[in-house]
Amino acid sequence: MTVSKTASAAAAKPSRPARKELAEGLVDDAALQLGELSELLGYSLKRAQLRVFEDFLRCVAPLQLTPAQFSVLLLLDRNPGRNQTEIANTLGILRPNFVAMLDGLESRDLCTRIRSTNDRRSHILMLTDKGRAVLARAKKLVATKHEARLNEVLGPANRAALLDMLATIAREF
Amino acid sequence: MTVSKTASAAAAKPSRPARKELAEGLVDDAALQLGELSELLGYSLKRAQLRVFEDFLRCVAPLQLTPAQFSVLLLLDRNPGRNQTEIANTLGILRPNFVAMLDGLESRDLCTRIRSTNDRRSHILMLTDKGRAVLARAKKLVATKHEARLNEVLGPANRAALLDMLATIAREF
DNA sequence: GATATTCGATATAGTGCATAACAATTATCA
DNA sequence: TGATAATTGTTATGCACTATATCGAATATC
Repeated sequence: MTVSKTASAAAAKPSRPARKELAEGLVDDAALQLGELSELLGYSLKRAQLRVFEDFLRCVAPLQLTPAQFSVLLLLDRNPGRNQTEIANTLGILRPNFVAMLDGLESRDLCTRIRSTNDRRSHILMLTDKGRAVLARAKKLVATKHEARLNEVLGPANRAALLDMLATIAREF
Repeated sequence: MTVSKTASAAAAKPSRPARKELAEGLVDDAALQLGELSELLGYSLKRAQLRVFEDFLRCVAPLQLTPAQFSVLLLLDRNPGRNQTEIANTLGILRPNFVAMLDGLESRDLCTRIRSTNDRRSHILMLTDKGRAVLARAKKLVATKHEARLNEVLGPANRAALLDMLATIAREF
């Protein structure tokens, strides 16, 4: 696997080529054989995931939200009154790593930590008005640009089937 | 998104529970609502990818190979005589980051760097005999354990369809 | 032959992920 | 009730992966 974002075979750059190939006969270059790699589910899974995240970032760039931040806002909206541990756990984020993330969102006034009166150890998380507004705009961008593009490429039926299989893997694997 | 490996809601640990819920009536806990999150392709994509990589590591653990290392060995086997830049590029690895990776593989005697006679700047990469042997064993483990498990969960037809859609995304998205 | 390009490599920074440990608070149990 | 254990948010820290700039050596281009 591996697969980073950048690093496409030829990183297009207008300059003098330092190659010869075209001069000699046998251009054994062209493109390498992926071989069994194209049958490795994990490989395609990672490449696809990187592309999708990349597109997500582009589509929602005006709001400066990462996929992770968007998922937090979504979850806070659907589950008000929860504390950090609960939100972090359902997203698969470790509590220590969730702290800095919340600091970022809170410093942008997208959400708030409120000391719980029941349990003064925990912080109840709430979206602010601005947080709700940003989330609404983000949802619209995601739906009309990001997911819409996936529908174009895959077709609605395939997209649904793909989502279902991915959920199956995440659930039963 | 987000989604790390660990951090399942309850990280099983035999100890005294510091909860009350079961005592009081309304257990409003249970499980949070994912909401639109379950319709976000990128979210399921990432969760599935993490699970698949996790399983890959388990299945191939006796050989101590990461998905990235496995992909390099596969590519070297199919494309002998290539240099570092070519291999790194087709895998989406940046050349600087590929150096340490090759150091690891070479120190384990799985592959070799050979100064090219045509172009003394570049290193031709070759699998060693041990590298070929390890790759063969890894392929077997991946096929009989890793991919076999995916076939069980998804079914062969779905697995093929999934692979096709992921490739489509990686290609046309 | 002078200049630009490529190759492998180093240094470095940013991000994500993971674990240990701590103070404050709460739950449990004797 | 008091002692002990557990939980919450937090900090510190380390590891892995990713990304960019830069370098010397070698090669290509003009």
